Amino acid sequence: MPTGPQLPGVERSDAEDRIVCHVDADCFYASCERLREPELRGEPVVVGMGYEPGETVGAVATASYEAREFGVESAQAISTALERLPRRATFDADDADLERQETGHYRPVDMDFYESVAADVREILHDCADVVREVSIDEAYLDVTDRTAWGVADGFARHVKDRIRREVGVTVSVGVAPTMSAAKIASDFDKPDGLTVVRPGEVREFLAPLSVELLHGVGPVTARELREMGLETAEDVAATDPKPLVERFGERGRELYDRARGEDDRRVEPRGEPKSFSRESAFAEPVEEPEPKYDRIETLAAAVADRARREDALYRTVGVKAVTPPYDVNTREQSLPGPVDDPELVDRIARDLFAEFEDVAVRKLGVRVANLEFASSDQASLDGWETAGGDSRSDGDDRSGTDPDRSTDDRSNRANGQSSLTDFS
DNA sequence: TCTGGGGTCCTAGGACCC
DNA sequence: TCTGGGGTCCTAGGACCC
Repeated sequence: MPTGPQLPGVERSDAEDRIVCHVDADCFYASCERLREPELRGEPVVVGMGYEPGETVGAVATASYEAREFGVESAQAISTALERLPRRATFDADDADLERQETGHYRPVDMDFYESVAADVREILHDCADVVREVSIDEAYLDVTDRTAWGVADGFARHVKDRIRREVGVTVSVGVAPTMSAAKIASDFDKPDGLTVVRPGEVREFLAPLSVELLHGVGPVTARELREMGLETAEDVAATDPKPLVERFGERGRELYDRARGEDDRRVEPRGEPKSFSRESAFAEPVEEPEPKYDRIETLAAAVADRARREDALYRTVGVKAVTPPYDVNTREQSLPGPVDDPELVDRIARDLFAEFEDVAVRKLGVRVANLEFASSDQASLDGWETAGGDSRSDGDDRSGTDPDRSTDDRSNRANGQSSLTDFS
């Protein structure tokens, strides 16, 4: 979009119209399964997490629209899904057609495959926009201000959709709007295979009739509280006095109010580095004995440390999570004086932090590292040094995981050396 | 809803520093 | 000896998202 003359050094104003595109794949995991098993097209498909073929444990990651007709929903226990939509018996020649229509196909999550499909979609998105923010494996924001204009925005969005369908074989829903939050809601408006354009000046009107939980950031808890305040729709929020909202919800309240009015200054920006890595896993039923719990902690700690190493991340904080019945989430964490890459230490600290739960019933465990530092990616010159530091850590570390407070250990020295080197260059 | 896994951001209190 | 105000870091929990 051409801009008028500008004072030197003055940025374009935040209020200036952007054209934001939100692309959201339709029941992505199920679509991926259909890519390699075309027989699943048009059939109810349920993709289960923590699910093994033939079993009843796990939860629904994605249900195809056909499966949703039977009341199968995301996050549902597989056992519940199976009650509403029984598993299709394989190769049973006597299956009557009527029965077949009331059964569905269950598949376990296969992230590696979905990742590969997502990579193909991503490539197209980056081809269609200058700035792309990937939100998750199946969702992204595009800033397409310099690629299209409002008059032809729906043609542009159609083009993006067509390319993804033709070249990858999955369908996406697209929302186009002047703000990220409105684009997000727009992509959801006409799912699946949707295309919704909300033009500048139409945003508030578009949002007005929507119920509050459709606003991004409003979950069950906030929705209930808003209802108690007499606010049912986006327009109710937009038209209310913001003061009580801010008093009750703090910064989020302000944001909610702004977004409901169609105001959202955020620019589409690529995602930065991750902030944490975690692994967690649930037991089939609550466990009281210490042994199996420590075994699980060990496995999770190793997996997290391995992930961090593969991603070239150092971490300064190690944490555990213990979910106790009925569903109480307890977290404990401990920060180190400096960033490390040390699987042994992760294990030791995780065990230590977990100790207070060793005798209570636990249904789920998690291990996490945070305060990440990515050193190698853009500082090639530090690589060798960095690696040497990491190795020496794993070897000669005689330091107890419970005593991280010594301020002059080599870990913090390393961190300091790192920052001074960075400053120097 | 009787509950899977991987994330992000915000809040609030306490410690500690200046 | 008592006291102010600002800032940062750490930890625990909660809400939310996909």
